Amino acid sequence: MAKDRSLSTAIQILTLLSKRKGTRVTSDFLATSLRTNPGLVRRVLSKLATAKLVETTVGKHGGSRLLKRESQISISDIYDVVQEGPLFGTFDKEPFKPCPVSCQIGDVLSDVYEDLENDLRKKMSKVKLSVVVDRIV
Amino acid sequence: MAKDRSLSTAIQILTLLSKRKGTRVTSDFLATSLRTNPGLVRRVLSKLATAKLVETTVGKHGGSRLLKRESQISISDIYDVVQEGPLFGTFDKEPFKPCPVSCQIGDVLSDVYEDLENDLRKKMSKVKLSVVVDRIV
DNA sequence: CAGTATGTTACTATAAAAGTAACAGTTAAT
DNA sequence: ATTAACTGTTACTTTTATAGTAACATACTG
Repeated sequence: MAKDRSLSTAIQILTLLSKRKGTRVTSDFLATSLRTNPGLVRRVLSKLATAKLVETTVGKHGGSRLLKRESQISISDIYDVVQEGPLFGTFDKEPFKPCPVSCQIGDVLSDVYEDLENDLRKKMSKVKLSVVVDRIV
Repeated sequence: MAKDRSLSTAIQILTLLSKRKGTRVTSDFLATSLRTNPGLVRRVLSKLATAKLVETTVGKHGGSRLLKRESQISISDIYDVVQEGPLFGTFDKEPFKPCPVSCQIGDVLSDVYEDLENDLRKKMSKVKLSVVVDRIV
């Protein structure tokens, strides 16, 4: 399936903020570590800020910092920030009317996927950012 | 994240085969229900055949049929067929050497994701194709 | 007011998935 | 044998999502 990296990007940003606690970290600094550009980083940061995971100040000596302790941030919190829509796609086309399977499977799959995703979130909520941070020296 | 539909496609194919048990189902028929084309369907079918979930015969009156009972096929079996690579992407770029986080996070995330994915598979293995089939009249 | 940083938007590039077409090979039936 | 009906596979195009980039108005510091 897709090779989406937004979750990894968000986790790395938060990890970096954790490792530089006490300072304001610029999007430039983060982008260098991520080997990407500041604009992309800022887009992720602004979502993380909306979710109250980080705080960003603008202007000279501006930058971002963590708002919560690492043990209080779970992967599921981060996932919520970056994930839009369901993990597994269903169909966007018109069903083929003469076929009952075509007509009904969309709803059935949505239910099945929702269950799976709820379970995944539950598991994610048990994995804290501290697990990641602590494994990096 | 990604709006990959291959899992849904495979499930719908198997559901259709289930509903037409006793007959050989053509890729044309399946493609019509899926509102796609036979070539795409055959590509999925050939993977399903490799996994021994279906059997396909070639030539006139050819087509595919289910090889197992619906209660013996789990979503995880189907997922294995269509999924290549990990669910959550990590980084493919060279780490930024001066940064410990950049250097180490790849391995850490792989571990975390592997755990999550194992859990997801475990849950998937409990959901059988019969659940889907039985909900369609 | 000069300098440095963000927020946001608009745009381009890249990569993955889906869609399409074509055709050799296989089988069934006449 | 010949024709018709299928599959398997490959090569190609289109579409869409994500990532990458650039630019600039705005905000804050000293």
